[in-house]
Amino acid sequence: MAAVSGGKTYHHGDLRNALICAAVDLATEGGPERVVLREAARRVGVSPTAAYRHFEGRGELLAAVRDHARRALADSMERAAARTPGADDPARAAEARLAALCRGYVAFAVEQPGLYRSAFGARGADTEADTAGVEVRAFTLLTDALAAVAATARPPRTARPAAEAAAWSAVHGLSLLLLEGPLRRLPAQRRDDVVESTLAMVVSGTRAAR
Amino acid sequence: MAAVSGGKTYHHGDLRNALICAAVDLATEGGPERVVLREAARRVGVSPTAAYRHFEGRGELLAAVRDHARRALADSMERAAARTPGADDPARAAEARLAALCRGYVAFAVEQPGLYRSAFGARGADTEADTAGVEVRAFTLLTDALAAVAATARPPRTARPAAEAAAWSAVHGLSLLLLEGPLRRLPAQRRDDVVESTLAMVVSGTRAAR
DNA sequence: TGTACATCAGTGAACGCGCGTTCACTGATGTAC
DNA sequence: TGTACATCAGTGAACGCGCGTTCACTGATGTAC
Repeated sequence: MAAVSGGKTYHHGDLRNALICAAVDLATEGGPERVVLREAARRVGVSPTAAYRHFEGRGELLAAVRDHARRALADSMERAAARTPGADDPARAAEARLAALCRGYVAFAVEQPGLYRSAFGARGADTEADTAGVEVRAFTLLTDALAAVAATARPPRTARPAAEAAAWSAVHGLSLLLLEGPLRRLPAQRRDDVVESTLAMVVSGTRAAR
Repeated sequence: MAAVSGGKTYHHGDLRNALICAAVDLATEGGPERVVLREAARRVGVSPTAAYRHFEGRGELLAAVRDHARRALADSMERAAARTPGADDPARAAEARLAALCRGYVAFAVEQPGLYRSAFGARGADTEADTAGVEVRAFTLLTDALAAVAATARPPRTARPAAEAAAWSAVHGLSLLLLEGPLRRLPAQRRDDVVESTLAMVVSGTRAAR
């Protein structure tokens, strides 16, 4: 992981960040269950006890990893959208952006499975700030894109209520089925079919009137 | 768990099944990670070693739980479909059945979260028979229902390729977001909106031509 | 029907493992005078 | 500029825990004669 590790001003310098980076590496390698406080300390070259100067315990370290993963997921979506060429027709452009965001979502899951799983499945480690926290960015991106598709439709409509949750469900489920579910062993060609088919469902499900 | 525990013909009688039942209980309580060989043996009242007469190890026990969970999932879907009243119009009937199957899927996930998670996330415990195994029933149900919707559409069409994977993705993702994702704390009313919205996306995404 | 024996399904103690966390501590850094 | 002291960030050993798995064993069941 390309860490933003500050200068070594104090004993270690920036142990908190160093531990988070190590933990993110662990999550990248094997998902949230591989995030182990002792191992993170080991990798940084520090005793396990030292971590307790910076975190209340394993849960807090895991939460930091989760936030990082959620940010990375949203970044992947935005990158995918930025790569997509615009269109003159605003309706087409809106649909293209929605599809691109979804592709970025699935791509992140497939390329960074461990990190992706760490973004959500952290059972029990949630704080109260969870619902309003970092996570929302991926969701906000989808919501806005869906609203844009609805607004540019002819005739323009408001988006179906909870349509963003439906879209999110589709990409989330697709990601997990590809990652660790029964679609895991799909050959690349079929995999692309499945991805495109799901995106088509999301877009046309949005386009269609209720 | 309502176990099919045979007569006590031998020492224990049917230790293998008893252990599976205990393991299924554990999974029901806390998901696959709570399936612990020692604890299953403890609940049956038997030494941990005894389990090795019937299973190669923890992995095999977990696989048995997974198969059970997959069967229960498909049962839930079929029950939901059976409860749904038929319709005269075959197109409507096909759509109603598809929606009912999806509802049964999500209902199982919400009512039996631990078991539901055990049906899929069993990383590493997969055998070669995985792709062709028990799991397929839930998938087959969806596939057939989707084909029926496509066939009864006017004009009749063939289903979009990989449409069944898209539909599966939607209900799977929805289930997980409701279960352990950011939609976990949704109030019941909003939750129903989300479910219905997702089902509408699945159905209309199927109905719409490519 | 009775007895010797093979087999099979259990037991109980122990193994090594790695975990999260706590304890009393020490050595480096910064600060007041 | 020098010294005493508070603070802060680290150490190292140890805790209890529960896990999966293996070992040599024992007692119950079924079978051959």
